[in-house]
Amino acid sequence: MSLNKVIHESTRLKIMMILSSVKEVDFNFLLNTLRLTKGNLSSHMSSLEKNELVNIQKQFLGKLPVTKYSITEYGKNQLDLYWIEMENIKNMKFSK
Amino acid sequence: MSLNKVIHESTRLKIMMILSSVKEVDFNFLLNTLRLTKGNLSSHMSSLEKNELVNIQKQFLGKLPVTKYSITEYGKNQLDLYWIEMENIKNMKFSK
DNA sequence: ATTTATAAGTTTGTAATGCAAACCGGTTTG
DNA sequence: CAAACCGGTTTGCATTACAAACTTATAAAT
Repeated sequence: MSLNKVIHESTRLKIMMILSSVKEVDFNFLLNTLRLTKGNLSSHMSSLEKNELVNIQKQFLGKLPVTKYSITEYGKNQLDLYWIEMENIKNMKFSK
Repeated sequence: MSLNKVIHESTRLKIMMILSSVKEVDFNFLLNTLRLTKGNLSSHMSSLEKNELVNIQKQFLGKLPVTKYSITEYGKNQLDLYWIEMENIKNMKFSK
């Protein structure tokens, strides 16, 4: 077992941590909270979706399009595993 | 402050953890312990050296060349900071 | 009414990088 | 002395993280 590479990228890790603690967030919340460019955020979210770690829900709020993101069950599990594996590395013991 | 990108790469993180707990190790120890190809290990070590996180000492043991690696003081500090920052992310709290 | 600006993302282009295969200088073995 | 082995380094390639440019639609200004 080793670190999930999609989650390991630091921006995506932060995104996953945010998503793991709320029901859903929209694009602009992530944009402002993490101080990213729109292009960068967009591609990270696509990557997370492609790997089935998040769901993307597109809606209209009045006439304006809003994109909301939520973590999947699989995403939650992978995030938990990620932290377990991180802890393993932190506590890495070995003998020469 | 954010995650040191050189340290964050997972193979290099493991290398740094090993180096942080012993005086020095040689190339083959890392190769066998981490199950890498020689090319991959070589370039990771060059990257760590370029960033002044490790020292590389080349010696001859009898007639055979041996390369030993050790962590720098700066490397130790950066590794400590890395784990502090990781903990921050793990405990990430925010309000919407 | 028709530019002009703003909103909400996506696509495109590029530089950096993680990896394995090929290579290299020297040593030991058959 | 040729072939295999050691201990690595260099090269080549596919992936990717990022920002700039683009897109599509609404709202404001003139």
